[in-house]
Amino acid sequence: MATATLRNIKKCPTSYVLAIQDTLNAFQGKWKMPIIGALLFGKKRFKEIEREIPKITPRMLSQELKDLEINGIVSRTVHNTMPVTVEYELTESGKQLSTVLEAMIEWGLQHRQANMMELLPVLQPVKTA
Amino acid sequence: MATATLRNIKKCPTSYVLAIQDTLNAFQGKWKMPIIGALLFGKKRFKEIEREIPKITPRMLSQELKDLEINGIVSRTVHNTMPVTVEYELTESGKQLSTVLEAMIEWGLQHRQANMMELLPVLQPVKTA
DNA sequence: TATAGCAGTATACTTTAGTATACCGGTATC
DNA sequence: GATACCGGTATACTAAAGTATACTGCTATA
Repeated sequence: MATATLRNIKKCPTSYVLAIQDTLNAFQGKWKMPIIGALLFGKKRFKEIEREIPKITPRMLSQELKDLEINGIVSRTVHNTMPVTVEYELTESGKQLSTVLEAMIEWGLQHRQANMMELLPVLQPVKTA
Repeated sequence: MATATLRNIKKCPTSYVLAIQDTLNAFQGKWKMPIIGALLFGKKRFKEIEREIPKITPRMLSQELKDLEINGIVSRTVHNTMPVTVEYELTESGKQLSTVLEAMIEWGLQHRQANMMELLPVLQPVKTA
């Protein structure tokens, strides 16, 4: 497993830039994250995802699922039941996105904490006396 | 340090969702990543960043730097030299984004590898003869 | 026979993001 | 005196992303 380290390098190699772009691409847009989130805990059908994500239109759900499928993040399986049911599931790559999400959560929590610290003196001005 | 783990939970708490949104927000848009990238290896002046990022307009650079500053990722320092020089630098939070970038690089590289594997039989059909 | 659920698609529209081009006041150099 | 660099801003535009609304063919149920 290649371990990327940015601290000790002078310039970011092209392969890293492309890798970052690919990752950003996976999350790009308003609905990709909610969709991936919905699928993180198991496979789901179209209407199930639609119900789970408030305000998403079938158009956007369809479009984004196609995009995720093309990019190898989600797989689509049609079961010939009556009526047909279609199941969407994260691929292995898709499941691995959770490691990126965890890094994001970690950063986000720390960042909120750090910004809170800076805002505190403003929100609660220290009264001396 | 709180370690977020998505594998062993049933539902993503709101604080995690917000944390992820914050992180995505840091990278949002066409130019944030190049700007952060330019600042990862040291503080830079406005024109230096502009020169380093091909095709960016001063309008976008100005706008995105403001956005990054408001979100506590970049700090802006005016030196009263003649003419004034303005230095932009990543905050501690901003520097910590490199851990997220590293997770992204790791995933992106692996994902490319995985997709390549799937495409190989198509690109180089196995000739049994 | 009417209605509802499944998994979407079609068309037209609004909103947001990004671009192009020109310009500002200040200083230093040619 | 003209030009160029600094750190931007103003105005008008185009392109991309997302929304609203209606509709499709199919089947099962009331």
